[in-house]
Amino acid sequence: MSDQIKTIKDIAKSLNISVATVSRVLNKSGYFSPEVGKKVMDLVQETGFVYNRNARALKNDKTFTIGLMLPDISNPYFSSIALTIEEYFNRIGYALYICNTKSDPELEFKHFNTFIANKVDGVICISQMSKLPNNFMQYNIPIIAIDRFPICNIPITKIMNDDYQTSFEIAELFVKKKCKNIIMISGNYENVIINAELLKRFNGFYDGLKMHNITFSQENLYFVDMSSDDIIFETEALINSLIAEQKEIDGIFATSDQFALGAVYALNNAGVSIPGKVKVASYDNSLYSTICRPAITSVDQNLHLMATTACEKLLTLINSDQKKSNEVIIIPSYLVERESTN
Amino acid sequence: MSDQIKTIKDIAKSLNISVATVSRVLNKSGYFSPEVGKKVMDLVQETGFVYNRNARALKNDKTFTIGLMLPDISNPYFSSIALTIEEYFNRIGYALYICNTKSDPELEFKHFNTFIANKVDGVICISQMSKLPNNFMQYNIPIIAIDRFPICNIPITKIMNDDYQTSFEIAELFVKKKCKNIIMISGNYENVIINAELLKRFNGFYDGLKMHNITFSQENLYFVDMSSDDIIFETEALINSLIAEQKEIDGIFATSDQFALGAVYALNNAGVSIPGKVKVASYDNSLYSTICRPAITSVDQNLHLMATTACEKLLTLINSDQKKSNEVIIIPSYLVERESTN
DNA sequence: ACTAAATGTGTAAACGTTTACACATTTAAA
DNA sequence: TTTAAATGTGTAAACGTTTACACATTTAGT
Repeated sequence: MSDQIKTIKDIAKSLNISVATVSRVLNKSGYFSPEVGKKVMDLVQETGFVYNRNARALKNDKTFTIGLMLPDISNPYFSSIALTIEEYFNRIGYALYICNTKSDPELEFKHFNTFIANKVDGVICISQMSKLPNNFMQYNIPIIAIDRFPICNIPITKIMNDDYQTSFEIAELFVKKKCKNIIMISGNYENVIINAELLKRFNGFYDGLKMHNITFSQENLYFVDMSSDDIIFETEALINSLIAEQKEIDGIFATSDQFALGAVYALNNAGVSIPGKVKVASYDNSLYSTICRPAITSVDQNLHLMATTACEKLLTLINSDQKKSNEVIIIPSYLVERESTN
Repeated sequence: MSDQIKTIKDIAKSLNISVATVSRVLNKSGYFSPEVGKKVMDLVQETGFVYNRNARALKNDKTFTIGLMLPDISNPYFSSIALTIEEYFNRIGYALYICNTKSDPELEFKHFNTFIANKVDGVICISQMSKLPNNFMQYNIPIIAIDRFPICNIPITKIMNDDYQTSFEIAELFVKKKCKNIIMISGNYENVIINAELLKRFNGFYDGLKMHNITFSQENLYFVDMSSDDIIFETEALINSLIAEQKEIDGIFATSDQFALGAVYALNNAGVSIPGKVKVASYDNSLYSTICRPAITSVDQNLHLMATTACEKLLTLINSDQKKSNEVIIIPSYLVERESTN
């Protein structure tokens, strides 16, 4: 029984060859004889040797790691994206860092620095990126942003839905169902009240209603505090207060299934019939929308396609000389009608 | 404007000092004068310098990274644990690798090797670990297992619930509610039909029923294929087939909310009243169980406490000489009664 | 048989850190 | 005033890889 084999030096010593040869075998690069090749591979097999990626990274300036930053992994919306991304990259030998930003700019900043320190080969970000390290550009790390984008001039590949168009369609659905008093529910983040994505949804929805002469304004837009531990409960409380003040509502457009769920929960509790009295539609098309009674009409954002596209684009950038790109990719979303708008 | 500052060498050159001094300042180790200290810190601040963790790891044999392995991050059960773990470790400066095993032993094996290659400081595993690298012991990496455990003799800290006791209580609840024909639903994994956790739940449930002379056997235990994309749908199909063959059932004990949801979905569709005709109880106490109509009685496994305990134990092992432990920690779970068993 | 190309292997430098050691200077104790 | 301890700084080796380069040997083309 040979000594412990922990480095290629150990392998070299054990087989009386040089580390260079071992490295060449392990990387299948350069010349080496089949006999030596077999000896090395056999020993690797037998001992289960694994090379040190930190050392390799140091030499090669390539870590085979990806950083994924998102607001909250416990949210099914984000975790389903995370699953797709992890599977994509693990399949091709990359490891994945995940971190939660809670939409907190300070955390985003900290995580970004950790990514830089760990020399990730690329970043996928589903967070606002309100505060990027000021020297970020000098680290040639490609970034793909999904669904939300920073207000900065760093070139970033952006992947988004055709939100305006789909929200417009939702508006038309409400109109078709004779709704007149519609409210919209969205999340607010500590510092970002209106983000680009919300704006597109608001505008699409606004224009869709306006086309049919239904009044809708910012006053019909309600916010749920996203920093809360229980967003569904927060939404419930919001709707309860609207019910309490006897506000007339016959349609609710939520920018996330979680809000829609909270709304349905509150309406159910109050004995308000859905869709009889109030129609509900939302974004996400998560499991929530199918589980809920009544099932909720929701926009499917094609998350798997978004995530896969993000991976492909990122990989392309990683493997190209030009690490930065400003490309904008629109992924089509589509409305799935269910009981809540019947 | 000085040149790009990317390494401590750049800092040293820029300030006309040695890298050793820069390193000492950055690590606040050893002696350095306040003036030089300030100069270095100012430059770091100004340039946003971030040290290279790979190089540091190579020298220090410490990466400040943790590996988290779980079957499927898109499952809220796992993602809520992942959130707690990520937040715990990020707070103290660690980064987190996440990978999905899909309960596939080959993937587990591959991911474990990646963890070794990346020299993680510790591993938290919520997967079966059917196949560990044979040389694993020689890498002194502490492992904490949550909820499911390998069949091997590697010392691993195990964190689990008092499943037997709680399942016993659920049995008593069913008895109290006059249920006689109860089935149990669990997931099966490609190669692990009966795992230890299921065994405890089955035994606790069995003993609880037996104490009141209610017959229950393995024939009352049904499996849902966990490799399916849509587990809820699979469960629904299972229950539908039981309904079709007119099987008499007045109680369903599911080992996961997802199964319970599928069951409720199927029963609702078939017009079978819950809890009138059939009582349902499950494990997880996830959002699903509160959202569902009727809300489902479910066992809260104290996930946050489990995850936090895992983190604390892991950190203790990381910071101690003895990296391995066989400790078994029992986290109490508790039953949350809801409409489905009224 | 002569030469050039192809093959196989080893030496040593480099990647960006940390730190033992050496050395010089300052401070404090006697 | 002498001397030991404390303080401040630099040099160089080390961590585990990869790879340019050098060198030797084999193979192939004439």
